[in-house]
Amino acid sequence: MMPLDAETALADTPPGHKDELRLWLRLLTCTNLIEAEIRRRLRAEFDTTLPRFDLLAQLERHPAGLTLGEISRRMMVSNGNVTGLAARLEEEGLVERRVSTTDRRAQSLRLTPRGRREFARQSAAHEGWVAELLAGLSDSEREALHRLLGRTKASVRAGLQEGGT
Amino acid sequence: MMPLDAETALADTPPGHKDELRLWLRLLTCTNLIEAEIRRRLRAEFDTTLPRFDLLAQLERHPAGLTLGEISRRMMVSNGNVTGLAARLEEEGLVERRVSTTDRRAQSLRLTPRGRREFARQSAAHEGWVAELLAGLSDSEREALHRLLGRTKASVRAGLQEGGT
DNA sequence: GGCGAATAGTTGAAGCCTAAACTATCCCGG
DNA sequence: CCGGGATAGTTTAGGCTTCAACTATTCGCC
Repeated sequence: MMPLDAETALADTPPGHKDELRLWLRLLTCTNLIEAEIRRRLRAEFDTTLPRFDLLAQLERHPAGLTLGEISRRMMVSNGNVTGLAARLEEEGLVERRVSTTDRRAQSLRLTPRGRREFARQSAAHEGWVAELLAGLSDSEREALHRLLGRTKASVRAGLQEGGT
Repeated sequence: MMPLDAETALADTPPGHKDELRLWLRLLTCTNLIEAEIRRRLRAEFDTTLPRFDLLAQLERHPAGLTLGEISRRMMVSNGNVTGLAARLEEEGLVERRVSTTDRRAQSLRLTPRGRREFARQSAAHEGWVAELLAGLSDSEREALHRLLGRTKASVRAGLQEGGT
């Protein structure tokens, strides 16, 4: 049974900023569709989760190690979130902690050799999945989409500035 | 002892799938940026959450009521998830349950008058927020993006068919 | 030196989410 | 009519996530 999605259900909403809403719902649907599939496969094939994978990816890009705070900023999640994630990954033997010698509050995380091997496997598969899911787009479509999403990101950031600060 | 650096690791990955990955990451970033802001505002201005809002939106579109199962399909979340969400919304007095007269397993959910009023307020604000965040795009950009995301959705669904069924 | 502000990280409470096991009910074919 | 398979919903265990309150440490400054 094919599930409905938010966008399909929008068929009959009242007038207004309708186009923007429709665009947002479609954006959300696309992302959720892909993300759900990636989570499913990470779970099925590697018995892991997207947040764990993302954390490992950060460490892979910074072999010298990252502090928990740096990780939380890069992943755009809260500090407390990283605490728990790191604890689970450490218990699995994929990352190791090291208290900073110059700042006893800080500790940096690094991949263990096993973590590095494990992430390499996951990462290769992940890249293939994404390519497979986006295979229906032509090169020029992908390029155009990439550009428009860049414009969207800029628009959103501008919108955030306005209200906040 | 010399660890791989990020560049080396990138160079090792199979060719051609880089663009797809980049596109996916940008799509994810855009969605997360918007979604986080909407969650923040729903919380700050209405003391509610996105899942609650989404569930109310489903009921608003179907005044005759929806069963929990229909809601879970439309929201693309699990059954158990809706059970909890519905319980919280019922406790807040925004929705009411009614056991089906023809099928004693099923119960349908409807907005209460208060739920309808409350959702109307939230919905109007929500639509404005989305329009505001996407205001930096021109009409033609929005249209092009909408079209490309439609193509993307089709590509992803095709990719899902392949593996599963 | 020492005090107050800032920073790094942890913890706890609460909500969201899933998969899997479970209960209750319905439906259908023999 | 009745037994098995499908369906509606709940429950449970576990993970993710945030916010707010907390501890420990460092830094700036007098």
